[in-house]
Parts: sequence; C-alpha cells; structure tokens
Amino acid sequence: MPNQAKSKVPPPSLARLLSVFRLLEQLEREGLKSISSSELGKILGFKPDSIRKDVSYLGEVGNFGGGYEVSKLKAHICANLGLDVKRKACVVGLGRLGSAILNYDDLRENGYSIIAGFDSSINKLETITTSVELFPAHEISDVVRKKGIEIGLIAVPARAAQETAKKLIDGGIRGIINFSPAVIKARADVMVRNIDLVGECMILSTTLLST
Amino acid sequence: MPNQAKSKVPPPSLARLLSVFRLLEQLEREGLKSISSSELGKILGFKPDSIRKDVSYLGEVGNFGGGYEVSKLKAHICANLGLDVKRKACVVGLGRLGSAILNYDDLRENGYSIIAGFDSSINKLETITTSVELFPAHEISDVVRKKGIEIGLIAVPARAAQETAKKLIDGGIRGIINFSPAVIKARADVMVRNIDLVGECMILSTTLLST
DNA sequence: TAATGTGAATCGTTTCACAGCG
DNA sequence: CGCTGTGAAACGATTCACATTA
Repeated sequence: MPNQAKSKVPPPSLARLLSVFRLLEQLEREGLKSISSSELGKILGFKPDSIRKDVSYLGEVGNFGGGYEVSKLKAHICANLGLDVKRKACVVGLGRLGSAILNYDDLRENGYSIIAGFDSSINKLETITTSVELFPAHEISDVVRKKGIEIGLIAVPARAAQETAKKLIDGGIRGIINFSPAVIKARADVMVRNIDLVGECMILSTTLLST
Repeated sequence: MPNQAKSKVPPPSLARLLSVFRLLEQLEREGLKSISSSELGKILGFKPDSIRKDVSYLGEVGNFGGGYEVSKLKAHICANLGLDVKRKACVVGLGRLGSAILNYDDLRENGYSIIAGFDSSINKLETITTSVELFPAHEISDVVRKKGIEIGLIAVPARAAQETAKKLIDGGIRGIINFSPAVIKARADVMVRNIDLVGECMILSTTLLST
C-alpha cells in the first residue's frame, strides 16, 4: 500500500510538484478547501495541463467535477515523494553565507534539522553565536557518520569545495548542496546539486543583452 | 560583425556554456593553452558531444586536429553571450542572507557591481557596516531608476517578495533573482530566476528516499 | 457542466554517427 | 590520425484533444 514511488516522475515534474506542495501548505493554513489545476497554474505560473499530468504520475486524487481537495492532494504528494521524512543536515564553511544558511528558519520549518556546523578556522568557531553545535573541519567525516547526517550544505571557497565534499562523502553523506562555483565530483550514489549565484546572474545578463 | 547572438541557443546549452566559460577563465589563469571537448566534459561532468554542439551554436572556433584554444574559446563565448558587459545590481532585504550577498566577492569578480542595498528597517540600515550605499525600502524604485540598476536580488521574507518585486519593476529593473520561496509575478520583459534552498533540499530528499 | 486523467501529437534536447579538416 | 562540427535518430517533456466522471 505504501506506494513506493517508482522514480518514474520526470525531473521537471518533480520540481513542479514540490512547488505545488508548498503552495498547498500555505493555502491549507489560509483555510482553503479545494482548488483546480488552472488555479494552481495561475498562481505558480505553470500550465494547468502540466500540473494535471504531474499529479497523475502519483495516481488519482482529483474530483472530476470540482478540482482537488487541498489537504488530500497535499497528503498525496507528501506521501508519494517522501516529504514527511525529517532529514539531518550540516553546513560546512561558516562565512557570511554559511552563517546565514546555518540559521535559515525556512529549512527547519520544512523538516530539515541543521545539527552541525563546520569551519577550518577555530577562531570562527569560537566567535559565532548559534544554537547549532560547531566543529572543526577535520572532524567532518566523524561527525557526519556518528550523527547520521544525510545532507551537507557546502559554503566554502571554491578551492576547498572538492576536499570538503570528500570528507562529507567519507562520512556517508547522501546528498550535497554546493553553493561554491566549483564543480564537485562525487560517487553516483551521492547526489550533488549546485546553487550558483554568479551563474544565475550570467543567465540573466545573457538573456537581457537585448537592451 | 558584433554577432548579435540570436537567442537560438537552447537554455540547457546556455547554462553549460556559462560553466565552460568560467572553467576556461580558471584554466587560462593556470596557463593552459589548449583543451579538447572531452577534457572539458570530464572536468565539468558533461558529454563531449553536448559541449561541441553547445559551442557550435556560437559558430566555429576549434582546431580540427587539436581541440580548442583556451583564450580564443573564452573570448568567443564571452563576446557571443555578452558576458563582457558589466551590470549594476542591488540587494533588497539585509538580513543574514541579504548581507552575505551584499558582500559576495564572486559577484564583483565576475562583472556585477552591487551598488545599493535596501531594507525596510531603518535600524538595520544604520547598524550594517558595508561599503555599499544603503537606502530605506520605500526608495527602491527611485534609486533603481536613477542609478540604472539592471539586476535585483531579493532576500526578503516570502510575504514581502511580491511587493519588493513590484518596486524593482517600477524602477525599471531588467532581471530579478529571488531567494525567497515566494512566487513572483513580473511582466514578460522582466526575467525572474528563483534560488530556492528548501526546494533543492526537497529534491535531494525525494531522490534519496530509497535509503 | 466543469474539471480531471490520459493517450497521441508536438516540440526541444541529447545522443549518435560520421564527414571534414589540420 | 584525432578531434571538431553537424545532420539524423532517439529520447523525453510539454501540449493538445477528448473521453470520463461527479
């Protein structure tokens, strides 16, 4: 019965479903009971057709006459995509960006517990005030393994990114989000996602060059 | 002669080309003269075929026997994608994340001048130490217009994101990078890109649910 | 009737295979 | 010969059109 979501959901659909899910959380808080695919699409900027197909990858949930029941659709997506599982995460690199991530409430509110922070500068570890436990960088593998941390957020300078990733992977990390512009090599079973601010700016630049 | 890059470069190719460009900058600094598509692919994790096709969208530059000349390919991508144009940017929302972005050196080093910061809290404007000029949020439209700022980086809470975007757009902004989880509506001629940390974590979670 | 769910058509990207050049 | 550049084939995602159902 626990529909072990066969990874047959195309990546773009997955991304949209996550957007839908988070919108549904908000709509539920606002007391909305029901919503149609076109209304969802209007709010999120997707085509209603896409949303319907995305949802249908997870099985049927809608009411043919009158859209989707908000709580039902939300629960459906949540269960199918495993969003109800809480994950432990850590941050490596406690500069401005790393510190910001360390204290980013949105993560906690969405089921991600940041339970460790790392930096190679002992000085930094002593001066930062946070409720998260801090460790020197050479303890990354140990701490990740002992605490069962699954997700690593890398906010170190580019030149230190690969080495950082290696330590995380050695500790048994499952996924990495890399904020540095460096390219990270990882085993196939460790998923890496890059958040590249400069790259995003360049995409804007390129697309806007028609000024 | 200035090859007004017809926007016939597919979006995925564009993203790859930007990665290649930044790698080439690094390789050039390291003194490398020449590189093949397969070597580029190995480093960046792309298929050599893709890289060759991506590059070919911009015209021919390679040497048929021996790969690409680093400086030539770099200049070629730069010119075609308009990466040599410097852009003015601003940051709205000077919490931890916004402050980190305000002082993010990688942006400056890649041709993006952050020339203004905004926050609705006067108190915050007075306590932050930065070399960037700071303004209260109600001056966004004015400052953007007067200074000719093209890119706006939004790091405000979700509930304030749309309103912030409106002010930027009223001031004539050309592109927005939105770090908040909120969905932003903009005119078709204003490009919006979203950087969604929680969403990225959820994509990891979903893909890793096979633990 | 209004909206879902879904095969079929369409569109865009990637991969393949190889001709062409240094 | 090695590697680029590129049509053609394969693949995957989106959009369309409509049968289906409360």
